[in-house]
Amino acid sequence: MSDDVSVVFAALSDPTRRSLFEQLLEQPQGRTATELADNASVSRQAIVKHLQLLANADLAVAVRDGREVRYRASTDAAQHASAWLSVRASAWDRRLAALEKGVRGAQNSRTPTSHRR
Amino acid sequence: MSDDVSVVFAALSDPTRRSLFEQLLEQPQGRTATELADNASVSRQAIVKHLQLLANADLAVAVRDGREVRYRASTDAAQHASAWLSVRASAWDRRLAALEKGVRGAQNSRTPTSHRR
DNA sequence: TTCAAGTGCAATTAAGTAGTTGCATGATAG
DNA sequence: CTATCATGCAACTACTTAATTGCACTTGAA
Repeated sequence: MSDDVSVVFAALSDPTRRSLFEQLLEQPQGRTATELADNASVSRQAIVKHLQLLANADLAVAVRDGREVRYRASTDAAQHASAWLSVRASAWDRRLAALEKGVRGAQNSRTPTSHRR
Repeated sequence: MSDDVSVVFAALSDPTRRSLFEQLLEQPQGRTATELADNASVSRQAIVKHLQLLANADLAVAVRDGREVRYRASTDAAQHASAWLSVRASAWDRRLAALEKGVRGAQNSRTPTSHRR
């Protein structure tokens, strides 16, 4: 793992974590782990770990306020991951479109005349 | 896991799998597990499992051709996941913009006048 | 037909992860 | 000051996953 995109995708691959992220998105002032745990079916400690993972992926930010810690959503990482995906998807689509138009000469290394089978 | 988005994000959270996906994106005719394993540092079996995961997430499609199986990229799932992210990121941004414009009256339950600290 | 290439299956191992529980620490309202 | 509430830390369990290895099956070419 270790790189940017990995931790973001890993964070979002868990339904509990996605649910937490979505709750944070609806709450600009942020929420505490304890608050979130009240609406969840798992323990506060489980929630805390999830929130820390989200924070580690830059999908959330923890802000201490007195004796509580409020987690707020942060969307830069999400935008980044979204772009990672759409850039590649479009590149693929362009590549396919080019093939359809018959630009097969400059295609690749597998020589079309010597199919080995 | 089990739902759509989960498997896609989970598939993309692994660097090896992302690398395979990107290799498929560059190769419209697809690639076999054996070919891909030649450029990789792990065994063919490991590659096969990764490809099956990608296929399961609809990020790739396996097509049998004689005695080989070619995996081709498929971008619908990627587009879908990308949209999932950007929709939420924009919603968050709109929400913040609304707050900045001073629509705080209809904000939430925490009464601004009775901050408890 | 024979054999090598490509694939598929199964068992195993090592490491990572979600979740729990119990207790310690720190901050604030009375 | 003290009781209380929210958070933090640590140990432990159950489950999942990446990867390996060995072997069986299938297909095409000579």
